[in-house]
Amino acid sequence: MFCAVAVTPKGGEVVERTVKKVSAGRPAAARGGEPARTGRRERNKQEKRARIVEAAKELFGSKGFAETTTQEIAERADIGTGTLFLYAKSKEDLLVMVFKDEMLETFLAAFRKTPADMPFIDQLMHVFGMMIAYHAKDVELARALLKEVTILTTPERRHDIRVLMRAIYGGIADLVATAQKAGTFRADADPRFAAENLFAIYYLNLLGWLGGQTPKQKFMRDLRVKLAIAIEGLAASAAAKPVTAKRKTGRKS
Amino acid sequence: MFCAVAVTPKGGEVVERTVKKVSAGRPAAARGGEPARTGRRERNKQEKRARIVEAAKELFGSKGFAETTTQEIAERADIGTGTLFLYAKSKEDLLVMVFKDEMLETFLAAFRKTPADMPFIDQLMHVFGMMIAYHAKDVELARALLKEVTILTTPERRHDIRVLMRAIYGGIADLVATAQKAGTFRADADPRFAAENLFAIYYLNLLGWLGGQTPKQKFMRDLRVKLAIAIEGLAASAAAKPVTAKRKTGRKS
DNA sequence: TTTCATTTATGACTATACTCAGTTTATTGA
DNA sequence: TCAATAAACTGAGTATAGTCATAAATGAAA
Repeated sequence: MFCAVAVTPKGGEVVERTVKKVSAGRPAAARGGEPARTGRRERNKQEKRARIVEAAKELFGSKGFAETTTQEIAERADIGTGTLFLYAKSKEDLLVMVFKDEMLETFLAAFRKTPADMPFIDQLMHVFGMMIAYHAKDVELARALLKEVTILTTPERRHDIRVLMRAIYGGIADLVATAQKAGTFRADADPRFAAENLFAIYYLNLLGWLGGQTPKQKFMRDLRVKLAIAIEGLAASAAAKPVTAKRKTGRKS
Repeated sequence: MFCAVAVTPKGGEVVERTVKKVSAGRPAAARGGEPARTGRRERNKQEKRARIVEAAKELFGSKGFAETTTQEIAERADIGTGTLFLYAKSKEDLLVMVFKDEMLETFLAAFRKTPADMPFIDQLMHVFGMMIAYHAKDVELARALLKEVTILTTPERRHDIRVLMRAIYGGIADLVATAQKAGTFRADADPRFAAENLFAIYYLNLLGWLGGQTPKQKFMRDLRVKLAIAIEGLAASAAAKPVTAKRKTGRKS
């Protein structure tokens, strides 16, 4: 069982045009094994970044993404308007920057809280359910977030989301692998690929919900049925033990 | 076998604050069954719309989406800057407006050209392959397009995309239903749901490619394997006849 | 035709994301 | 302590998407 993630390397990464040598300066008493890279400069940067993220999170939450101006964020973070764009390449970039950690936490928690003794499909719905609940807290924000996450513009965010996806895929793949070892699932399907498939199904249906095409109830009901189909497969091998309780699947349009 | 689509109702829909009665005016010699709704007004509007779409398409194609300004589009379409926004609510909206028809055509053609006598997975890869080829013609544009399509902002575009998705889902569902009738596939899975699953898999992997995380070769290779998994299913019912040629599935990122 | 009402067009204007030349602040070595 | 260097910050300025009051065009009625 390969465990989920080795979370984001060192926390911050700013604009990185710097390639300075890591000369252990005067002020730092190199305690422990680590070089204690904390000059005032680095500290200020981290503080500022934190202020920015906090300011943005509050404003996005209270006023909404579109309605929040970068000026306001800068003002509330007590920095110049230009400074903001030293930390995020664009407003959209900032959005991802602000919520990536929270999302990662939420998703990891979702896996942690998933009972190991539970039918696979219920585990899946449990995990996805928690993700959905997270997005349901602020649908407008979720919409904006998913729009940005779809296509990533900067290497930094690409990295962030790669980490996020690795966590999710890893988590689901673990569940699949466990089911395989238990003999519930056939062993010849790559758990990682299976995980990506299952997530894809979740994701597109999530978009449908957030896009307002599907009400939440129907979304979750259908999601379960669709996941069941993905698990059972389409091929006519054996009519086979239904892993899940049957539901009505009709309901056109 | 329920057939693909009843394509977009009447072609244009503009801003529609109009609820005018369809009084059959003087100029129109109502030939055939149709009211021939062609006043000068309507004609001008359609012409203008066409000019806008053409201008935008050319500019987006040659300069790229981000690099094209709405001014330029208006200029080339020979209309005022404000007029543009009477036809599209935003630049992004325009993007979708411009390419929706072409996409629909491409996708319908993909289904039309798919041989009925072909293993299901090959049919799928054929269809998806044509879609991929379409996007490959201009990757930057495809990126922008998919980003916009992910979350739709106006009712008009929502409708457009609904039509598009209906075509795609309908097409895939037909293939599934045929395989079910042929006995290759189990009959108890809703073809529509199955279609949505398969498309979801395609779509997320498409995003991975367009996002630059996966090279095209790997994308298409993995896609096939993943679709195979979705077809075969995960559940251990019978180890079962492999519908597809086996491929190496290992290859950690 | 002339009048009137309604739809459509327009470009000067506004709001705001983002840039950049110039300034401030931290760090380093003597 | 004091340059000298480099990094980080700044807000006035720029580019451009999108608005809106006004004007032109169209169609219907008289």
